[in-house]
Amino acid sequence: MKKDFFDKVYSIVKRIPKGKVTTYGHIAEACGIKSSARTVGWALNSAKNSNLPCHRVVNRVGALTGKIHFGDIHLMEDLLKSEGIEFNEKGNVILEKHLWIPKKSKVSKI
DNA sequence: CAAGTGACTCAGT
DNA sequence: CACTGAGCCACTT
Repeated sequence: MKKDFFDKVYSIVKRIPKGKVTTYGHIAEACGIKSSARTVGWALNSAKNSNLPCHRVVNRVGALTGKIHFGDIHLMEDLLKSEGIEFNEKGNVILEKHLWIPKKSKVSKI
């Protein structure tokens, strides 16, 4: 499967604890492609059909850029608020409080 | 094989 | 402070 990279993204996104968020850049870094956060976003684009909490993935400033493709624009923000995520006056997630950095745990080669 | 696209990020103007 | 251009990687056409 060439989707080995996908697997890593999925594993990481799935492990985001409730009430926490992470950024594309951190996921990318944990996947070993820190230079390409876009690829992470693209991966999620294909993963949006999965049960991944993609609403917990935001860009580096905490903006919910993914909501555009997430479907319901307000749903994403609502889900985060339901989990205890706080937003600043700009409508961005307060990464200072809720940023969760994924561990570079190696994906078990099944 | 080459060019185009993308839910990002950084640096320059 | 806002906008643009370039760089990055993987996938599609």
